[in-house]
Amino acid sequence: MDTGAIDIGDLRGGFDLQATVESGQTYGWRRADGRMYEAVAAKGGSAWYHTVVPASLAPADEPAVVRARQVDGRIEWEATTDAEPLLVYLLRLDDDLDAIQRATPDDPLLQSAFDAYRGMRLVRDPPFVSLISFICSAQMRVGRIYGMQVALAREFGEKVAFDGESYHAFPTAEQLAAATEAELRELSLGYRAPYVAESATLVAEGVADPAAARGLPYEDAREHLKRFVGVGDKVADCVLLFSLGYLEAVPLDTWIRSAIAEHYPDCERGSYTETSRAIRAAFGGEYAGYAQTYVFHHLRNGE
DNA sequence: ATCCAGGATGTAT
DNA sequence: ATACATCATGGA
Repeated sequence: MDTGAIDIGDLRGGFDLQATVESGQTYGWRRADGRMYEAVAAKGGSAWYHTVVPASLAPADEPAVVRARQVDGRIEWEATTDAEPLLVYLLRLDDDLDAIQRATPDDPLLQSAFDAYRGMRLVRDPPFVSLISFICSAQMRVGRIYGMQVALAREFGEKVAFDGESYHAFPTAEQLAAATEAELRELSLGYRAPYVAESATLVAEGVADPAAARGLPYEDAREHLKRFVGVGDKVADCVLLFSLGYLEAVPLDTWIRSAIAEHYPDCERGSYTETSRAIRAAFGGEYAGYAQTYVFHHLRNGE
């Protein structure tokens, strides 16, 4: 077992592990006490979390189990491999949150959201995992989206042994494409079941690849992702923001739309494309997606 | 019971 | 291009 610690004292803008992995942007982390989205982590916010990094992102091309907790100004980790570069990448420890907050408009809603969850970072989820989890997110609460991803891993993902315990990787496109729509409906995916099955098949057969959107201009990348079944503008924006590093993407979900109605009524332009352009400008442009995620988390926690 | 949740799709206009 | 019905499921 590899172990280590990352000093977060010199991270610009700090770090908040719980806010980062329990804010509804990633569904790939599990809390050791099994109480994700149910209660605040144990005193000191030092709960252990773990994830299984897909083989495509891990050394030796095999799934890597990574456990991490935040305690006393550092991130302690235990893993099947050297987890430090993985944690830096997945949790965007390389972002300068102070600079990002300074680049965000000095506006009461935005700044109070940043101040309320200081240290929360965006994530870089694996593209296929992000694609499927946000296809599942349609008209669904975060707690149930999370439950669906746990069920998909349990039923279709590779088992990985670590430290005497058994973990499940998220299924690969091939593994998920092999599942039937009926099997997916049994996991309570509802009408999303065929979307997941068809999108997984597109990836497994090499017809389309969510990672291929990388490098395209933002709005072109969004159109590229909409080729998948069950992916419209909003889900595409989530994948761009939470997986592919488009920090300007602002997913227009119900929470953000209500924030627009209440705080930025002149940004409502009648179409997703135009409203998106307006709210991205109002949120500061380059890092608008960071502002979006802080506002989402802030509003969802009852302001 | 009715409404709603990190919406998307097919169809009619 | 835009408007509308429809699509499952479970919690409030």
